[in-house]
Amino acid sequence: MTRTYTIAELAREFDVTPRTIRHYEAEGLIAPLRSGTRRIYRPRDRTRLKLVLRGRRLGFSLAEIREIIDLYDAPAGEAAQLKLLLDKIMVRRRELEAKRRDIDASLRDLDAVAQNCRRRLASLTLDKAEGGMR
Amino acid sequence: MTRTYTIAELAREFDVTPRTIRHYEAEGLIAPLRSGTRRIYRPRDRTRLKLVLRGRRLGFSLAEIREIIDLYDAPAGEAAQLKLLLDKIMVRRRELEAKRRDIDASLRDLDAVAQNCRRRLASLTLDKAEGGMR
DNA sequence: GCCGTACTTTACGTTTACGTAAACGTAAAG
DNA sequence: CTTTACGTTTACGTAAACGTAAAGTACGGC
Repeated sequence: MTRTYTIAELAREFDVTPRTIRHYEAEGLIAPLRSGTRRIYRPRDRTRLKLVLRGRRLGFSLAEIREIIDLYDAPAGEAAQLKLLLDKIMVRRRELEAKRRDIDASLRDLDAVAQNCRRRLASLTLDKAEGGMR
Repeated sequence: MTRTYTIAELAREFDVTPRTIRHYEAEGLIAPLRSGTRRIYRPRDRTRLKLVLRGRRLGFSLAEIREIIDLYDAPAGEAAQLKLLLDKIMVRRRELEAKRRDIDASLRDLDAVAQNCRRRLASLTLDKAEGGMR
């Protein structure tokens, strides 16, 4: 008797519309159970949704996201299959590392601008103090 | 006499089409000089293009990217303006840090799957060795 | 037995980020 | 002087990721 969720519950929790969740299902990203026509989401489905949203925040397309999270529960398979799977995982790893480098570069740039900003600010407030001393 | 670039040169260098670069100009992200009707890109324009493409890789919309890179060469301004600018910078910083957390979480997940994968692989090749010893 | 609420499918609309084609200008090369 | 190569504007087309509206189903409460 594991917990289940309605579509509205998940929508509220992750701040998306039910339409969005249905869309992900139509794209093959989630596959909830049905009770009649109603969708029943298990913890597993909720986890997948969370992964989809995380991928979206990182700028991946839904097609890419599907390929990525399908790596998570790929079939066991034999040695050759496992090696292929490992290869795919490593490709994705490198992608993520590249994104992290982009982020770190952006952070450095922003910090430089911020520093410049604080310098100007300091010299401004200094001028003011000097002005008051006359 | 600083170097300049044609649209095709930049397109080749960054592996995008001229159309894409013109689109960014139409969206107010780049503003090259003109020689008659021809666009002339300065190092500054090239840098902006690079920033745009980096933002795109990180999943920002062109509208967001414009707001971000506009922080880079915001007007000097007085103290109040500078503080506002610093605020905006910090907001973007936090966004980037959130993305980095998402990336790190994704990397951890992928590594876990990879480990699982290597475990299975090891036990498989082990079985094979045992089989050969009978 | 009807009401309200939540869910369903179907289908067309919208935004973003370009692609693509048409029609034209310009300048160096043969 | 006409190709050829590159550039321009204008405008419609398109794929992705949903939004939105319509019309119907299902179920607990009064």
